[in-house]
Amino acid sequence: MQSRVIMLVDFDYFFAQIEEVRNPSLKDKPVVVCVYSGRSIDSGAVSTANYIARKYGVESGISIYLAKKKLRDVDAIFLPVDHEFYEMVSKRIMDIMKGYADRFEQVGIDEAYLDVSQSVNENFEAAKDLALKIKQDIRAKEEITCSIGTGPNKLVAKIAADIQKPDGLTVVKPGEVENFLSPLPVGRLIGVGKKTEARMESLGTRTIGELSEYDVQRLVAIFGKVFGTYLHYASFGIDESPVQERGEAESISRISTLKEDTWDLGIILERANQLCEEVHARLMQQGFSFKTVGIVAVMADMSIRSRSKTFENPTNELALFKRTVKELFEKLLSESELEARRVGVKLSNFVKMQEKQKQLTSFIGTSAINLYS
DNA sequence: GTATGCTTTCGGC
DNA sequence: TTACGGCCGAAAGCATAC
Repeated sequence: MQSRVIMLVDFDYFFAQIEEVRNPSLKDKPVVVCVYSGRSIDSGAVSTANYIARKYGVESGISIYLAKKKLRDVDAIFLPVDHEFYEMVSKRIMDIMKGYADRFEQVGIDEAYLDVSQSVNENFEAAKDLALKIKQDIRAKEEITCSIGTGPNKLVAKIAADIQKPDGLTVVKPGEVENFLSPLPVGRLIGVGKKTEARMESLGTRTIGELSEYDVQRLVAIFGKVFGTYLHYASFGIDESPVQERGEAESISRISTLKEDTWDLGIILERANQLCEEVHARLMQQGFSFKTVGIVAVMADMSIRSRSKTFENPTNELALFKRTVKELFEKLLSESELEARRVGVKLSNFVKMQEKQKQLTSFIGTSAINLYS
């Protein structure tokens, strides 16, 4: 095998596009898909907007209030998120793509990596044709457009997919990788966030090209052996990480907005306990045990606090989950003078439950003492 | 010092 | 001039072990 051929397929403005498909009369209007918090009329945030709405400055994360203001003189459509429906459509499109891939890796609800090396016999011209065919197939079956990046590995494919969108296709052949990457800012590399980018800027390496000229030994001295060598190879577009089906989620969480800001532990725990039950139910569906319990609180000033606790041994006990959440909120609130606006709970650090353990748990019930904890 | 793993915060969608 | 979700994984920061 000479070269791998990897694609990253990204569905365009996914939630809003699905709403356009469901109701085609929306297609020529600004469409804004919103998460309403229920606290007051129009409190909440924008999840996704179509490209017409984006022209007015409406983007993910801004408040619904602000989005309405930006679109006040326009015939715009505001819709609540319908996550279950989007999951269904996503799953169908994922299944279409799996048919074209030697290996497949879903990333979130609207992205996937496809290793198509064998399908195209390592030929990048054939890869371009295949990408067009995949786009066409998804469009024919689901009326959804997507943007595809194609390259010799995941790193290049991911960056390429961002070059042209919506409905884009960017193919980067192995021989073109260095010219493709070198003018781009280092922040485009996975693993390079704001802080790392700033540190690199001070070293005079703003672009990936400049990074590739930087001495490896120095990179290792500054960023450590593992990260330093990773950066060196990434700057040359070298990435051997395989496309592989992901296991189940690494964490399961739920967060929700309170009716009003409060520092009353009783009110907070009442909501948190409901969230615990929902998260725990999902955990049971997946057949996992957890080792880590986390909480998060968004305070009145929108600052975010979180706390977590990791156990020695995995457990799946709801009562322990709730008890730990209580403990963590007590700690968090005692360390903060602000009222809470939103509260959330999270489980992570999963271990697959053994059949035996599953049966034991269902037999004894939720009040059981977990033998492993 | 470096590696590793855990906790907290950040950021994309 | 305020406004402001929910979920996930990545990044950053810190503690500990060697």
